[in-house]
Amino acid sequence: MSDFSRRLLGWQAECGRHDLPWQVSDPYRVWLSEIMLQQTQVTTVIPYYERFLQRFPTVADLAAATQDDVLAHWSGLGYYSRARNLHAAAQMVMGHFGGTFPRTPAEIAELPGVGRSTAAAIAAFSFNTRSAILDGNVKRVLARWAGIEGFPGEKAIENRLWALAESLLPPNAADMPAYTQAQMDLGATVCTPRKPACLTCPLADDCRAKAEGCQLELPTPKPKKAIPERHTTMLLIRDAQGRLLLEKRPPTGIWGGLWCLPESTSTLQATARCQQLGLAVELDPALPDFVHVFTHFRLTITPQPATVSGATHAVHDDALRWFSTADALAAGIPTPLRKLLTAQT
DNA sequence: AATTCGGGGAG
DNA sequence: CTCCCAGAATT
Repeated sequence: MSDFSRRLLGWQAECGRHDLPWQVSDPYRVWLSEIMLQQTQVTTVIPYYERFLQRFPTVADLAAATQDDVLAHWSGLGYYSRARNLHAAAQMVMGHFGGTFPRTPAEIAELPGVGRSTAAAIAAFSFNTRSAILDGNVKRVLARWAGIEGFPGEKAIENRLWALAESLLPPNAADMPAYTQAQMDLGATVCTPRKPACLTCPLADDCRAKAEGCQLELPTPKPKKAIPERHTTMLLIRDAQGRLLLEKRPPTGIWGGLWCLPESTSTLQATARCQQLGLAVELDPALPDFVHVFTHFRLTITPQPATVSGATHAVHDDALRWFSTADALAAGIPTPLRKLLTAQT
């Protein structure tokens, strides 16, 4: 039997992070942090976490809010399905779970947006439950320590990692919060992807990767492939008062539920697109293209300003609305639009 | 099993 | 530039 967990706990007490704002036992706060931290680094999350919690102090407050309000406080953080699921899950806690946050990993995982690892983390931090997490940090630490080759996205590899993670849990449930934090902290500060600090690692003595000098080869990286290029024209349509026309995107897909500029396939189609919206416009010179990079494609955006010269019918419904610049910046909008509006001032 | 979801930190 | 982050849901 290895003293894996004991070494990790000792290291955590000495060198781990102890001042993160979500290091509390309130399951609502733990849950919120775990969702925000999915695929997102700590330094990015902190200001969003503080603002979100100030606006929605309890799960009841979140459940009672509108989706627009929730998305406005998520604006800029990305992966907006997290916010939509978080909102729906809050209403599920208030309804299905009667206002009491579920305690078991299985019940917690019933919440939309919460998978196996996130449910385990919430249970470990909030209720001292002996359930293993398997996030990017743990995958890297375990793949190196045990010398497990193969891309962790592959099911056989992931199953091995889960089994290993379960087998290494500390015997004492009271240690679960510190132990879970320890794995995350070790992966984030010592067993890093590019520059692992093996000299200070509490697991270095029996780390297979270190013994074989293959730390940088593990975990096996995801096979990469070229990402496609896309293009869109975004219409900056302003009325006589200088307000901007925004369109709410469909509930799923990219930027789902966010307020966005109306788009056309090209500047040549801009006038026709405005007509579809019920507007006669005068086009102004297009602004310079800029590129926005996603994980799975690159989007070149042509900003096309236009001024309303007449309307064929009332342009205003649940999904189409005029915003002052200040109101737009306070709404749930994607980052490229925020950059456009900030640059123009 | 592969794809779809953002945006940014850090080397 | 590249890699990847306290992943989950969908196809």
